[in-house]
Amino acid sequence: MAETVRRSTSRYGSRPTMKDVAARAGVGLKTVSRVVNGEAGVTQDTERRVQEAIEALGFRRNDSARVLRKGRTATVGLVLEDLADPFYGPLSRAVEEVARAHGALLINGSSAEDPERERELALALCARRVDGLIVIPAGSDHRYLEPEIRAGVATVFVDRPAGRIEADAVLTDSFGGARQGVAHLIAGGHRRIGFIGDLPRIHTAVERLRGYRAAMEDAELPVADGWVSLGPTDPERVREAAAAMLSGPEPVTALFAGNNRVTVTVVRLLAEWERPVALVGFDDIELADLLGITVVAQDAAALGRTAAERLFRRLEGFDDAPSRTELPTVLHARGSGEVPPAED
Amino acid sequence: MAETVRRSTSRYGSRPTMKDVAARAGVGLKTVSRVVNGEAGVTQDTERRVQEAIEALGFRRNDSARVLRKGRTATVGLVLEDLADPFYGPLSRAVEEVARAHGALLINGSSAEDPERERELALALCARRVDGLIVIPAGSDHRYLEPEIRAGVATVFVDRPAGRIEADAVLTDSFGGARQGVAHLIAGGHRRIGFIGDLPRIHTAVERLRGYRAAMEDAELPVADGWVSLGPTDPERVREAAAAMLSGPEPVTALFAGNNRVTVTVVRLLAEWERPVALVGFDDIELADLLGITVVAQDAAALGRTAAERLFRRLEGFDDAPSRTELPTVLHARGSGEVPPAED
DNA sequence: TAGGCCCTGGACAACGTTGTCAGGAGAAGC
DNA sequence: GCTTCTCCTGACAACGTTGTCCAGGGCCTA
Repeated sequence: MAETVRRSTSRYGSRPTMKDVAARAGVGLKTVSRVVNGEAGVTQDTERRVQEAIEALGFRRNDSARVLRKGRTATVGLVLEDLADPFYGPLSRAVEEVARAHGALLINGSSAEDPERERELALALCARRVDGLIVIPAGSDHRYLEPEIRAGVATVFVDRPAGRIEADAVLTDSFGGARQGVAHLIAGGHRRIGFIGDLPRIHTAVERLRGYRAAMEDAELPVADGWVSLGPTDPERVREAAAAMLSGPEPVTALFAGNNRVTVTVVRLLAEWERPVALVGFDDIELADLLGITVVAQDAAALGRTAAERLFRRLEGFDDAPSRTELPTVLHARGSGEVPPAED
Repeated sequence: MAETVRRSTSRYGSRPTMKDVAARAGVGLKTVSRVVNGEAGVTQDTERRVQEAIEALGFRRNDSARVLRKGRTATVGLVLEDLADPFYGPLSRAVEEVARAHGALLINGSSAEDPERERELALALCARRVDGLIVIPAGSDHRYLEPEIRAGVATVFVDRPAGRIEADAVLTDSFGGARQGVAHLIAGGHRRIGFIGDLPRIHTAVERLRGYRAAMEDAELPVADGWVSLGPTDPERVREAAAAMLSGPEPVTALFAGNNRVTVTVVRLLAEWERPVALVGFDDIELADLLGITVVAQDAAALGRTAAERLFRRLEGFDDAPSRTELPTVLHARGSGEVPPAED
């Protein structure tokens, strides 16, 4: 009475293999493999029998075994900061589309701006043998990736360059963009301009600050100590920083916001502020046109697309020296950046 | 002279294995495995020697082989519509966090609202032997997943229920939310209200329309044919639909927008419209508070979190009948929904 | 001192697939 | 009719890891 449950007939948690399909179709294992992979050299009749067995058993090829054998996973990894940030969604999507065009899947993970977590994630992806890796760095030392790169994992850094290793990087021209945005405010008559940016360990924050200083210097304007603030971009800190700049002994008449999160917080603050204050933000924001927010826009999707294309060129064997690409920014004047300086 | 290049010393594209590490450390293969996995039964001295060999060779465990042997991948898949849509970023991130807490990685893919692509993606993830699958359906027939589910792939549907199969679903109360939003407009004195929603094959679109009709019926208000529009949510179509409702023979005095994309387009249109029109949208939008847009908000992160938690409970062996969870919505009155009806 | 136990380490098979190679059947050419 | 060639098919090993099982040595106990 007791029925022996063979692996291939167990109802749950086990799957038919090519061997099972072969047995059912009455053919050899390799023939099934050929059918599954569309290889030539199988008669129509045999192929039909195999297909029927596949259907009947609900067979699906085990890609882990395939990867083990072939060495390539057709998968790329993307380590970014936070997928919930509207800047990264389009970037990730653009990478995915390029990957898809090359028949690859994308695994992405959020580092939450934590260097240790970035490292864990990147190495976990390497352990899964992704063919390539796109990283938006949280940390500033990427030597931990050296063995992986040597072992053949193509790696491209996006938005911020790699730290302490040579590698491809696709960046936005943060320096030029910030300089342009601040120059726009200066052209509007402002002479006291504040800068609120991200943590100083973040490359783009430093570059944008450099752009700000360059624009001020170009116009021979002094920069008071209190006009510059680099730090975490949580609303509380940004609010405080902005409020301080707006109410100090030398209150600024305009603000330059270093990224989209800062811009949003400043917009909220300025909505309650009695005195009109000009604002230019780095990064575009949805509905910014309706709110009349002037921004220096970068193209997140182009960033992702460019990086992914470079990655796949590497995977196709292109073996040049690591390069750095900088994408331009575009200034959208929508009102907030054209507010004239308030009279003292 | 000719030097034989052994696999393990080839400079590029090949990687050391446990065997190489074992040889270098002068121990057995299994001992390396023990060290790598932190298993007990290795003396401190041996462990140190192995660790040194691992460092020196830059060894990293090949997870494909591991998966092949163990059967579990510690990976879950998420099929969503479009990662660039601000609704899905937070959802995906929430799933990722739950996965991370369970030691799993997340692979996500965008279906671009194409049923065929949803199917391809979901099956590709199954071929990679994800432990579980979270799907935001684009199509309405998910029988193709039956063999996978039978084979043990835990599957949870989010935002929209599965079609033609029994499976867990975590949804937003679209019906209730829309009813509440439309009732809010009615309470404000509106009697002619338009509804603009997504494609009729999308479950949430239909549910929200049902909610709209229920609210109108509750108030014993008629619904004219021209007041309802279901279709693609590209700006052109939505603009046309809204303009038609606003200028027909019985022009509406208020609009209910079926999702965030529709809301944004309608807000843009109303900004240029001479007559004041009330608007309530389904889904919250960044900066909607500043623009004074009244919305029925759903919590995308909660949706993702709830679905992921259910998925992992299943993976831990919880084996109940498929369940359906509906999360509540919240009405945020911010101005646009409180515009009184224009006099005729 | 003998016997038994525990601790450490290694040999071996298995996971499911694909590449290599060889064999067999049938067709074509002499 | 026999050889040669082509086409189809299947046996087998290998990919890198982990689970099972066994051996050897050291230590404790009687």
